[in-house]
Amino acid sequence: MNGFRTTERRLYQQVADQIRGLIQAGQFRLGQRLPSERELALQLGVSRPSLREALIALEIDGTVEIRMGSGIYLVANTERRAATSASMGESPVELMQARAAVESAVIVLASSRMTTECLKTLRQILDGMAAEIAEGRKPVEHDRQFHLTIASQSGNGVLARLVGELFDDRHSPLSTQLREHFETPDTWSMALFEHEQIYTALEGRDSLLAQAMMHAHLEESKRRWLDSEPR
Amino acid sequence: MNGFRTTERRLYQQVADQIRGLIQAGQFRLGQRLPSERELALQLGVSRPSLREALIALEIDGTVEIRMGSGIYLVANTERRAATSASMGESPVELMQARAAVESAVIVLASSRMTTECLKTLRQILDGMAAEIAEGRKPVEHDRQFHLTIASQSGNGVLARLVGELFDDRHSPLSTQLREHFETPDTWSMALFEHEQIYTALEGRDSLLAQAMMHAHLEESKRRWLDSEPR
DNA sequence: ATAAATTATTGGTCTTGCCAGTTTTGGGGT
DNA sequence: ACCCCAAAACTGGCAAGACCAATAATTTAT
Repeated sequence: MNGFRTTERRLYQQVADQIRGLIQAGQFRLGQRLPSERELALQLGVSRPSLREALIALEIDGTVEIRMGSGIYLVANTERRAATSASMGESPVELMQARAAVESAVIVLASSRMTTECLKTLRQILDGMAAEIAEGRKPVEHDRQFHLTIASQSGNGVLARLVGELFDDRHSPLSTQLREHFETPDTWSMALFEHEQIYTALEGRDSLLAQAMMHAHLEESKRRWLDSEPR
Repeated sequence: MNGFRTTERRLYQQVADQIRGLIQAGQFRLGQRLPSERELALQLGVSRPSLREALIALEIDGTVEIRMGSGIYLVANTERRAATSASMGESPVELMQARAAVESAVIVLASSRMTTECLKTLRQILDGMAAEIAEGRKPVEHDRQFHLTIASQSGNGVLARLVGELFDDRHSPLSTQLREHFETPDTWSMALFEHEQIYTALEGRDSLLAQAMMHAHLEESKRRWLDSEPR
């Protein structure tokens, strides 16, 4: 007997594949919690250490997120979007504060590297946003593109990723619930106006003004969010 | 025996980093066999299951090859680090830029909410850091705790999470490789000095000075990183 | 009804034990 | 001496149980 598989592959790999299979089969919903380690081990017929090794493999390749004391969660969307889901204890207020910090820094970098092409792209996004508002729809995607386009122009991949993740964190259960209240055509118009101010600052290559406008925009968003809260 | 560990990273990650360090330090030759699982576990002061989890992480990222009944072998390395670096698109420089942006904002918040207890904790961390440097060891964990403690004091969970994620930088295993170059007792001493400056600013509730010191610290770290790069 | 204390649940780690391959070793045989 | 082969001494693979720490759920007190 040579060294080839007598025992098939290692157990943790088989278990990891098995779990990937269950996920693929739609047994678990995205972002949802999986059974506990003990239960999963029992269900798959392996010991807890082996199940644990499989989970580490899944955690490394980004399939799963493990939160101590809480449980095992499917990471939202296998695409590039949303690597980490916002856990509770992170209020929308904190989120906007974080966005203000990151995006204020980002826009300074972006302002100095701004090109006419990029400005043209931003112009189109704002026009599309205005059109959607006029039709009474919610221009979430255009809003997202506006912020992401600026972030990309910063030339810093890490910061760009952060901006995207923080924006997408708005889709957490709590944020979604709150957004229903504040997302009126009126508030979107105000948001659009603030976007226009940012655009103007970028057009004039005024990095300080752009930074101030961006900060004010996210600050206002936070305020609108809070004021609409019924409590 | 062992029963303490608080808010640190998962053990298997620390152990994996430790082993990567030993490898990079030239303790083991390429293709050669490492000590057995039992011996390594004993040597690193962890249990065999934990050491095992670390080995799985190292096996997945291709650092090591495990042959059943035979031993643990270093894989023929080659320069695949550059490939992963290029594919990520997130250079260490960008990383430090992002950290500077986030942590500069964080420390302003933390400065205004700073308590004597938190200052005491920071003092202990810095003392522990100094002790480790004196012993010729690398105070990575204390470094991490210093930044994370400040981040927690900001009262913003989102920002605290970002600081932790950017420090750990799980998404780019290449950073750990590069870090080995710049982590000398000398550079650590400089880092400690800069930490002390930040601490002094926080002690005096000078948020602007603290912000400046934090930014300078991360800027210096980036510079040390770059200067040590052999390419 | 809200806040604080208690309990239950969950991941994190250690210990011990045994099994299954691999390598080394130490006797016979020639 | 040499070679061959079986047994013993490694090595990694896996399981079961126990305990701790962090979180979530529940109850109790205010």
